[in-house]
Amino acid sequence: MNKRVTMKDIAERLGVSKVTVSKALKDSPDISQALKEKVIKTAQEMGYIYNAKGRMLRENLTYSIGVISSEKYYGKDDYFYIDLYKHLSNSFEKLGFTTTFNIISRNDEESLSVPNALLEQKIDGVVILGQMSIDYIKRVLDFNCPTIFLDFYCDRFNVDCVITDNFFATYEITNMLIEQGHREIGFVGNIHATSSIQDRFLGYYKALLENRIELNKDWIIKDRDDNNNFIDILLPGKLPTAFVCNCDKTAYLTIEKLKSAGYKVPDDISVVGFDDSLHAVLSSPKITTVRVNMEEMGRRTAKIMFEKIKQGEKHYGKVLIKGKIIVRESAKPLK
Amino acid sequence: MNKRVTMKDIAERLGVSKVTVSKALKDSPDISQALKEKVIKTAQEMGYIYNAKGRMLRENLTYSIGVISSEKYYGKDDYFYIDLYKHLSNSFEKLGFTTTFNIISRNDEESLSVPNALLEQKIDGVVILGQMSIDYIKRVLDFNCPTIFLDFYCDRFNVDCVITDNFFATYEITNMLIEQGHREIGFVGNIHATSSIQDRFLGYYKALLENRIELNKDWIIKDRDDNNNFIDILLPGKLPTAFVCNCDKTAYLTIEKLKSAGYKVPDDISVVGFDDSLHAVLSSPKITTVRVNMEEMGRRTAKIMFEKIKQGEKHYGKVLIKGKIIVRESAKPLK
DNA sequence: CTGAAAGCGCTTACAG
DNA sequence: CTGAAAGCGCTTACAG
Repeated sequence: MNKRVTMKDIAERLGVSKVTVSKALKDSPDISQALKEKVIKTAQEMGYIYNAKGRMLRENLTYSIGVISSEKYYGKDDYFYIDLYKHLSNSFEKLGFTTTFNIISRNDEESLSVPNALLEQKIDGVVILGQMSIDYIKRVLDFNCPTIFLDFYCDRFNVDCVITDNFFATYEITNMLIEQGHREIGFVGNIHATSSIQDRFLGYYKALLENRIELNKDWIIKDRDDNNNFIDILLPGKLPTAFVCNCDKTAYLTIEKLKSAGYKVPDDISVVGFDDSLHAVLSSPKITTVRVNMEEMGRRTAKIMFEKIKQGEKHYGKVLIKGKIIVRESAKPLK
Repeated sequence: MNKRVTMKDIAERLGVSKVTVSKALKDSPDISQALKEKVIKTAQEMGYIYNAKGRMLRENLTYSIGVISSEKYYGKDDYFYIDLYKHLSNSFEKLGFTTTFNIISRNDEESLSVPNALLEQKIDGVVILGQMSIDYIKRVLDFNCPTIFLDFYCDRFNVDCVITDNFFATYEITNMLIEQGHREIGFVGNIHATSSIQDRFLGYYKALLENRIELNKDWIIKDRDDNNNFIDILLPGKLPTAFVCNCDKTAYLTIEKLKSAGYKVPDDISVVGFDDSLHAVLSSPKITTVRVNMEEMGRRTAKIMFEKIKQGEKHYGKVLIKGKIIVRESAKPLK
């Protein structure tokens, strides 16, 4: 590969200084229109390609962002974080940034082994996509590189995060059921398993409170043990008229359970889920659920990172992104 | 964020030159052991983090590789390329490289819009992961950046590629069936749809030829139209005793078709697939198939790229990676 | 074994 | 509107 053309080469060819070339190429008001056009034309003719390495050193910015994510989120039927990555990366591209993507193996997460990009200051910021071990997060934060948690939060660290508004979404979807005439509404999910299940439960509970509906403990049903392993769902003796499930997989399993007990969904009982995952559409009937607004999550994360890098470490705290209710067949008004 | 410590700071603290610091930190034989240890200790104390930006400019290398892949490979039940990316990225990390990952939207592929990393010489090489449009590939190659095609090839361009040995794998799996006593063996797949189906067909055909088994045209069955849209599989009047399918999804659909026609797999007829995808294990019976060696594909791609960058543009041509037969229940010896 | 000099390709602040 | 100077953090080639 022969040597690349630089601004200096263009400058020499045109008999101007490289400062002028630099300004012309970035469309600075300093330069006359005529000269700008000449510079751009010559650059094209000479096959010039801008070399960011000069700027990187000068500004001590690479305009690259590291996205770090645990291998455990990329199993056989997990596509959620790939979708989110896609949106995130697109948003950064629009702001002129490149994203490096590291899927951290179990081994590396265990041994606190961190990507080269972080070790060598090749990135201006880090997005941790999905919860990782506390120790690993600590290790990343030690590099003092602007960091955002995406799709999770962690009260132990005072780090900005962008997450779905779990609370508000179940509040809304429960309200929808109430407006449809339901007053006997259960919740399926172990509220001690994860913080996001807890938030989803609390949104459901708030909707009940606002409508002065008593919480019935028999209708709060576990879908998993405290270690997040799914367990058999036990239906209560007397059923409510609707179930709010903490996720689509649980909604799917609940529907299967109800069907095998001889109930019809949604004719006998309505069921709603959360996530709009594959389970929601594979289920029969298809599941009314909450779709996470990934595009907005990506956009906001990129925007906040951009501001942190450009304007110094402002603090944004928890940024909540609203989900959207997707109406399908698994829930219907109480007749 | 306060200013970062540089080699100069360490040098001043120790009263040596920054050349010495640089050499000590990269463990050069030029420096005495005692001094090395002192430098490393001081660097740690001062919170020094190596800054690759200096080296990037100096060497005109970023030690970053761009991975470019079309959005169409990241649909709801596609995880294949994520797995491959993971291995690829790991292999590059081991060589000291960072990988940027761009999933190109349909729009961007159409409008030939290319990632920032390529526009600004932020990467030393490009891996195109999975076939993209000819025009898009052309646009990428125009940047004159060392490029490797991963998991596809394209005779129009004289570009190195790393691919699964489709031909050899179906040759082997067909031979396995023949050794099990099968002599009436069909092939399911449209041999005009893609080049890899063609290669898989030819491997199957070679196994027949070697064993002097006549090719029966009635047993070459289409699974899709020429535009890659799946179509209903039409079973022939007289069935062979085994089917070699061009992929697991097709094997899955073939098995479903056979079952609904009243046949038992593998008792009445054996079926084998290719890819070891989700379909292979979701199917009942589970499918005997060929597993692509992703780890090796990633490793070889990284190694070849490394050599191209370090030793100049050697030519490697088509690098074939052997797959591995995974034996499951969908095929059995002819009694 | 140690270090002074030069330079990678840009941009910014300043002078004209 | 144009340009000379300085410098970002490293590394290499060379001198001692």
